[in-house]
Formats: sequence, structure tokens, C-alpha cells
Amino acid sequence: MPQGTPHSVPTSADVARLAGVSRATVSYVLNNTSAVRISEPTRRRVHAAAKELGYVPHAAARSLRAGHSRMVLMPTPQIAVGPLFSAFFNELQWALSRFDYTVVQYGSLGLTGEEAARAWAELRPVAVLAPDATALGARGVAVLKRSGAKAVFTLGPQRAEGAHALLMDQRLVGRAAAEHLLARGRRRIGVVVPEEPGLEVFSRPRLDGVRAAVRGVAAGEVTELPLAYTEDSAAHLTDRWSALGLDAVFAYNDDYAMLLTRALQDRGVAVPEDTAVVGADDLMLARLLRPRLSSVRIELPSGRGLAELVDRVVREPGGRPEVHDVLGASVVHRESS
Amino acid sequence: MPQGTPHSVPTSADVARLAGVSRATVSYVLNNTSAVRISEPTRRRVHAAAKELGYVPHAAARSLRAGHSRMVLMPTPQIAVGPLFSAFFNELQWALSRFDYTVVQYGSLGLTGEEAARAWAELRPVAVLAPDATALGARGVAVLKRSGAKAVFTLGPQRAEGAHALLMDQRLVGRAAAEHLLARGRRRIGVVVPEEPGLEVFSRPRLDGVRAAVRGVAAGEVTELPLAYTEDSAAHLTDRWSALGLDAVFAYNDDYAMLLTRALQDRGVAVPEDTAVVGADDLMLARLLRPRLSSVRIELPSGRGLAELVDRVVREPGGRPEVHDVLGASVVHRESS
DNA sequence: TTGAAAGCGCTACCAG
DNA sequence: CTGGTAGCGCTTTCAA
Repeated sequence: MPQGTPHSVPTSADVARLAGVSRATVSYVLNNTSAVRISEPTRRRVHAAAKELGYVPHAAARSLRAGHSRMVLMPTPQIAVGPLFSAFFNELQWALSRFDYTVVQYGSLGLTGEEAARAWAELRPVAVLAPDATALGARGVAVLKRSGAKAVFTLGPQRAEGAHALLMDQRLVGRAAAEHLLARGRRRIGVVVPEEPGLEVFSRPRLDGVRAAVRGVAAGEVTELPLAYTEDSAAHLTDRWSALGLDAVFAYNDDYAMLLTRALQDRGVAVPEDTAVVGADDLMLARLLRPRLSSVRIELPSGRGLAELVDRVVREPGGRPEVHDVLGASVVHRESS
Repeated sequence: MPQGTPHSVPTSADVARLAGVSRATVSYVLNNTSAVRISEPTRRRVHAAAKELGYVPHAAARSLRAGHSRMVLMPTPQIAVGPLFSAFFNELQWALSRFDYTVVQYGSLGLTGEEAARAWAELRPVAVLAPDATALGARGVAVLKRSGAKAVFTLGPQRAEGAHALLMDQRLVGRAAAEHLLARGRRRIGVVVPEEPGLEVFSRPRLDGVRAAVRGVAAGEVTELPLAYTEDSAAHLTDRWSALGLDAVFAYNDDYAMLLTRALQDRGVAVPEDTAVVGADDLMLARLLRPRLSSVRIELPSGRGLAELVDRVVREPGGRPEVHDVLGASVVHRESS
């Protein structure tokens, strides 16, 4: 560090001084401003100076001046999220970065809808993609829009008033499972409902989807099966299994399906002969279990397409909130059903 | 929206105007500045005006003025990360927010060390916690420090020159597994090395740990077993299993252990009689497999403690880089070994 | 082709 | 107790 005060962060003024030009010129050069032509020697001097100082532009100052940022804020979901959604998340993030957005995940831990929205709004993101509509609400959406957010999306099982929605209707998952089981002659269907808090937004609609599919089917019956993700809970649930009189179970997802299947087998209940089991997410897990686990494959949309959608809304804001149904569900039939 | 231009974001000046006070007063009131006493009626007017306008302060402007932010930047790891590390991550994030830091995850997709560091540095975080030292390097650390970051930590299996390190020495995992197997009389130990890119930073040191533990043991031998996370790959690996002459396998983690165990069982290889298997991470999965899977339980430090550490370094920067060894590994013995 | 200067929203001095 | 105002780092007219 040959120059200047040792422990201060270099600014564009420092670069200008070192290169012997004005701050304006530095800005032109470093941003490749096409409206203005800078001589090659000057460019080189500026670049050299910037490199020597280790100059990094100050994003806050830049977006303050510009009046807008290209930050897309994705609040991290409160609940632990599986590999499926993680992969989707990553793909979306990558796709958005292709559109030159800066994607930032922000954990708003334990803040209620409007408070959380205010915290996010302080960053003045150009778009917000909230995985949990409940942690937002109409009020939250309003706060974000007032703070200049051009696009507010919810992506998940619920929507929020005023926001665009990438709706992942979990009822379809339950329906697919139920229709599969019904088609295979099963009638008395148990539905695992995880007791872990925060999962209701997924488990409730999945249960509802099963109910809807079974409704009207002769002798069809749906039984809710609360289950915590522990061996004890599974043991307890299966203690008096035959008394429940179920011939099939939709187990919420593959992990719970494994837990339940194991407990059933330990009790001598034959899968699928006595009780069919269907999971969801179609993880590798499902293929490795014995019997191989039938599972609802969930199809999420391509990150690329969603990034385009977000970009479009950012460029042309003000349209009415759009609701896109973006969940596909189909059963992969294996041995457990 | 009764006032002003309809579609512009309210600023503190707008609040001041509406409340009939100066911008300074607004700032004092909203920040509860203790050095200055504002009359109660004025406070109320300001708060009312802020609420009516839906005013949200502009974080960029604030930190520009203040000359520093309280943003802790955590680049998201390139590779998919298991539930164990995710939980640790969340806890750390929560603990940092208790210290009034704003934690932000930033996905720097496909950028090399120094480029990534520059992208992060643009946000002028007060601290950076990088889960992947390789995606940083000494140069990256330097860039961040020059941009004003008070604390740069790596947290993971590697460290970077100039940065503090929360070192998670994966060799301990391999060593724990190997010592367990050796103690149970196994000598010819296979070690699964995932073929998925990006996992080398974990799998290599785990393998090294096994090698180190076996070194010097009579008749001890270590065989590297490349394995992709597919059934095909597992089938291929186990095709001529007996020819490998292994009496034990450390399977990298529980997921790979399940994959391998299944393939072995399908081949008629008895676990643990013919071949013992040990996983890692001690997931619920391990307890549900049959035979129940022995697994290396990995202990990560408390988020609380780490948050304190980060906070200390932020407040007193300039100290020599500290290296904290923060990984505990111990085998949970079950039936597979 | 380059420079001077205004101003983005905010906070912290210093006057009144 | 409150207001005026400078200035954080940057971009972008407008002049030279």
C-alpha cells in the first residue's frame, strides 16, 4: 500500500487522483459508458490505478445515486426445506443472475409479516420473491410496493393480496396420491400430517387434496394421522394399527414414508399387501427402500422461465397481479402400492 | 395516498414536511437518538406522519452516511448442503441477528475467488463468513479487507490465508470411522469417494483421515471407492465386490451408505457379517435402515458462540487470524458394524 | 475528450 | 429543544 492513508477504503476519487483524471472520467471508464468516448491511454491509466488501489465500487452509493437497484430479495423460508425446493431455489437464483440481478437471501427470523416486510424494504430491492405468503400478507406487500419494489411474488402454497403468485398448489400432490390409491382399489386412506410446526401450509392442502379426491367414492374414507418425525411417534401411531382399519397411507413425503414404513414392518404389517404406502418428492430414498416406495413426483417450473417472468414484471410494473399455477404432480408407481 | 406525488417512495423529508418539522428532527425521533431530547408532542407527530406515509428508511443511504453497515454476508455454498449444515447455518444466522447484524446470503454463482470477493465487497459488509475457502483464497480475503470488511471468516474444511477460520477438519470424521472399524477387528477398509463435483473438499480429507488411522496397523489396507449417487454406479461398484476383499466400508455419509448398503444386500453381501458399513451425519435415516446404520455423529459448534466470536472480531479487528477447530466426530455404533 | 458540480437519502455536527 | 447544513461515494448532466 504505497499511497495515501493506509487503512481507508479506496474511492473513485482516489482512483481519479492516482490516474490524474477527474472522478467523472473514472466513472466513464469503469462503467464502459458508451455515450462518451475516452482515449485509450486514459482508459489504461484509470484501469491501472483502480487495480493498484484494489478499488471496488460502493454498491450502496451507486444505487442511491441511480435511484434503483437490481437486487432481488428472496427471504429464506422459515422451515427447513427439502432438496427438491433447494434445487429449484438455486436454479432460479442462477437464472436471475443471468438477467443481471443480484440475488440476495435474507433471513427474517421471527418477524411477523409487516415487520419483516419493513426490514426487507429497507434494502430497497427491485423485486421480492417470498417463499412464504403467510410471512407477508397484504399489508406486507403494500409496504414493499411503497418502498419501490417493482415486483412482489409469492412462491409457495399460498398467495398474498396484491402480489403476483407462483402458486404451488399442494392439493394436487394429495390428489395425485389419492387417485393412484383409489385406482388400485384402496378405499380407507390414512394421511400423515407432520406435527412439526410450520409444515401445516404444506400438509393441510395435501390432506385436503386427498379428501377432495376421495369424496364421492363409495366406501372411501380419509383418516388424519398426526406423526412427529421420531421413532417414538411412529411406534405410537402403529401401536394399534389394525384397529385403524386402513388399507393405504399417503405419508406426506418420502422421509415420513420411510419412518412409517419402517414402523409398520417392525409391527409385522405387510407393505403393500396389508397397507399401501405412498410418499412424495420422489427422492433417491424412494428407490432404495424395500419395497420400493411409490412416490408423488413434484414438478417445479424452470428457473429460467420464472426469471423471465420476474424480469418482465420488473420492466413493466403496475399490471394486475398474475397467478401462475406452477406445480405438477404425478405418481411414480413402484412396489409399495 | 392523500399527499404528494402518488408514485414516489416517501423519504424522511416527506415525513418532515408532513409533520411540520425538519429532517433532522425526524431522524432524531425515528432513531431514538439519546443525545438529544425531543418533546413528546413532536415525537408523536413524527411517528404519525411516518406511519401515514408508510415511511421506511433507506438502508443504503444510512450506511453510506454512517460509513459502515452491520451487514454480515454469508455466501451460499456452491454445493448442495445437508440438513446438518443447514441447521447450523440457520442457528448461526439467528444468533448473529441477536447481535443486531443483518445477515444476508449471497449466491455468487460460478465466480472465481477474486471475482466473487469483489462482488461481495461491493456490498461493503462488515463481516464475511465464507463456507468455502477455495472460493475465496488469499487474494479474495485481501479484496474484502480492503473494502472495509472488519472480519473475514472461512467456515469449512479449508482455510484461507489472512482470514480467521472456523476449521471443520473432515479428517476427524474419517479417523473416527476408521478407528471404530479397526477396534472391531476390521482391517481392509473401503472408503467411498463421491464422484459428484464439489464434494472433494469433504471427501478427500475424510479419506485422508481413514488413511492416517489405518497407517501402521498390521494388515491394515485402504481402498478408494469412487461412487456416483446413482443406483447404476452402486451396482457397478458392487459387481465384483468379493474381488475387492473388503471387510468394511466407510461410506462418506449416510446417504451414500444407504445407497451402497442396498446394492450390497441386493448382491447377497451380508452387512455387517461380510462387510461392515459406517455412514456419517447420523441422520434419522441411519436409525431407520436395517441393519441400523452405524454413523459418525458430527458436532458443530453453537451458533451463539460463533456469533460472539464474530462480534468480538468486528469490534476489535486487526488481530492475527485465529483458527478455531470446531468439529467433533464420534461414532454412534449400531448394527451395521 | 475531460472536468466541475449537483444531488440521491440520510445522520451528525453546530447554531439558534 | 429544533433547524440548517455538510457530506458519505457515486453517476450524469452541462460546460469547457
